[in-house]
Amino acid sequence: MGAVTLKDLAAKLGLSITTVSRALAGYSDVAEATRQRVLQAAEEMGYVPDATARRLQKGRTDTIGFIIPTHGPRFSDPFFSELLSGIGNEAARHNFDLLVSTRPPDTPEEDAAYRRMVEGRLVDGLLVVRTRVGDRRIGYLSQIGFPFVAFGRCDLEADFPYVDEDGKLGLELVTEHLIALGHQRLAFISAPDGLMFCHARRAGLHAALERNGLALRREYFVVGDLTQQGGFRAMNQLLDLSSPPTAVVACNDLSALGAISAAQKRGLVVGRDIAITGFDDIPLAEHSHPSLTTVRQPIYDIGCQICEMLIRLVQGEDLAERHILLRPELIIRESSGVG
Amino acid sequence: MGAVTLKDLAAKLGLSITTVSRALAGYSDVAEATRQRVLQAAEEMGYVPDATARRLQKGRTDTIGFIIPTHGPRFSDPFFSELLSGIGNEAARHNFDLLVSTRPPDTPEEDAAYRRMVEGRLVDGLLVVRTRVGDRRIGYLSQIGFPFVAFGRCDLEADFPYVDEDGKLGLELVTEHLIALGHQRLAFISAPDGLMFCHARRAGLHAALERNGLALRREYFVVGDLTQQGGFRAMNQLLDLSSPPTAVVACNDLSALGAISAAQKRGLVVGRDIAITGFDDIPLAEHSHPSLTTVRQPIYDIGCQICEMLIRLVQGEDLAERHILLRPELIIRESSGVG
DNA sequence: CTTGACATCCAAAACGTTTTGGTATATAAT
DNA sequence: ATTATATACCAAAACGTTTTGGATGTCAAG
Repeated sequence: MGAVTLKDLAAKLGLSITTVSRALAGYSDVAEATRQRVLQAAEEMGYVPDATARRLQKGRTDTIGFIIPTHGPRFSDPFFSELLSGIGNEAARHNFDLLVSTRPPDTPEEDAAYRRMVEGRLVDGLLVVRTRVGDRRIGYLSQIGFPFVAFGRCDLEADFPYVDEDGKLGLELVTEHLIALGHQRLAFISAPDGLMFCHARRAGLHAALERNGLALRREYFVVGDLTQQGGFRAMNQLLDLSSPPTAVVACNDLSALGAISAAQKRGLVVGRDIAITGFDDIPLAEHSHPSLTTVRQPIYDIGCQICEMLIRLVQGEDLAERHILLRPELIIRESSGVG
Repeated sequence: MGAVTLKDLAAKLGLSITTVSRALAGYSDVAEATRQRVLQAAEEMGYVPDATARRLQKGRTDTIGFIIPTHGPRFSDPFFSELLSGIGNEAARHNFDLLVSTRPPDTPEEDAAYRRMVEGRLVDGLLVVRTRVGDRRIGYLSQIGFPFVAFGRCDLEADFPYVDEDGKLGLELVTEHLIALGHQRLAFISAPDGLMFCHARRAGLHAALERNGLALRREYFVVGDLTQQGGFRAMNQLLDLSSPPTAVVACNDLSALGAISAAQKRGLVVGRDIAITGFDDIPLAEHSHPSLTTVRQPIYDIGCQICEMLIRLVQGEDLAERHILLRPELIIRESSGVG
């Protein structure tokens, strides 16, 4: 069951391995007639080059790595599915392979996974997503000069290529929208500390509140975990307050959906009794009840984009733009109160 | 910036490449003192073996492939996230790498992706999920004798290792539950034709109906696409009927959630005015409003299991059980009418 | 003093490519 | 008849491992 090699082909054709190899690669120093013979024999014998041998010789793997930060087994953030889909398609388009791992963020296992891919020379470059404050991954990669592209900025001094959405602006839009609807008591469901995107979004909320002479009350700031369940719990906490908020800004859609469920369980009509907003515009947002007011982030396209940037990078081309900041779009639906 | 190789180490230590290699591998024919010297030098110089070179020599990649069937860009079925998480963790536990692609099912691109991984010798084995009627992937792999493990059975004559849930039983449980609650007019939101799991579930529905002297009305069978949106549309179709069903059985949770939204948009109270059930028990199911009656499928564990089976297979060990059928569990929540 | 037995090391082959630096032959220019 | 110029081919090296089949030296037993 051994596969057909160049040696087999060469033996069959009475040619040298060199000539066969060069014929297949289309070099001009092999006669057209010979080339046709080689091509035909390769076809007949079902020759396909061995990727490993080729990689060893070329010193490149044509593979990029993607380590997905997952908390616990029940990870099901649509965010990553969609991102993965974009990355995967773009990689395929360039004939690159995609090596994927899943590791809990900020753990020794995650560090090990990065080192393994880098030091074992398994990949030509890495994709880093959901950047964190003092991100160790970025520190490591930029220190050793390994090619990578990030989705999200970082507070480290390192200069690296990234794509990010303007989360601050996004939350300013949401906040202004709610204030315009007459809300004064806004609450915020945050993510665990240390996520860069959440910092930006929080900053947007504060900026907009301040601009309107408002402030975020201490008890209106509660921390979720980016999941439905976390949003559910956070919302219950808010509704248990003696003076609950009239609008709740969640830092992602999943949290918002959980918050909606919690409100509904208590008999509140979301969009009338209370306003709730999300961020991301995952597919569920449109078809939930009520539909979710949120901020659109073209996750699939971002996946394509960071992947393409990385591929250009590892191929030695230079990037048109090393830093891309996407302008988010406010999507007004029922949950914020219009419906 | 070239990495440290065995040659570098050997030169530094005044030893042969062979000895260095064998020292690191722990062979007994190298003196303990020498071994320590080698180990220390390797540590100091930061030697890490080149995975590609090792693969070429060993004729094994220690990599398994997973090609995710995705329809269109906005793929976000939590099902795959969770499965991927299980597979990824299990692979890591065995020091295997995971090569991932995303391709639309039953297309030339998908075929090409499988062939690429197999013929290019990129992976030692493949994982096949969401099996289909006359599944070309299974036909191909079993014909050429390439190692693979499937999540789901298949109608082909081929004998291959798989894990599957007993979807027929699952839907019998759901159906009996609804009938016990007094429902007579049950509808079914199906998946696109050709998915094995959907056939099984449908068979379960029919079996249970028949057992109770009921039949599925023609107009109560509608086809979704497994997404929220598909469920939403399907439900609207059902509610537009002159005599709509009193209970709707969706073939997965996402469809069920979409159906719930559609019912709610029309002012119906799900669980009182109409019963709706799902299948999978994705994390969202528990925290939706109303919470979703569904059938639990331990997706994460299945991911681990098929991955482990495949790794055993490619390592030449034989499997304790080649065919595993999991017993599903009915999870009764609010959406079926108890709440 | 030979004969094993053992401990320790290593040169070379192998894995399957691509690339380097040729050679041999034929044809055209001097 | 020599020199240049293409044209068509190829042997060998290289990529970095692991494995095969010794080689060398030491020491104890005969």
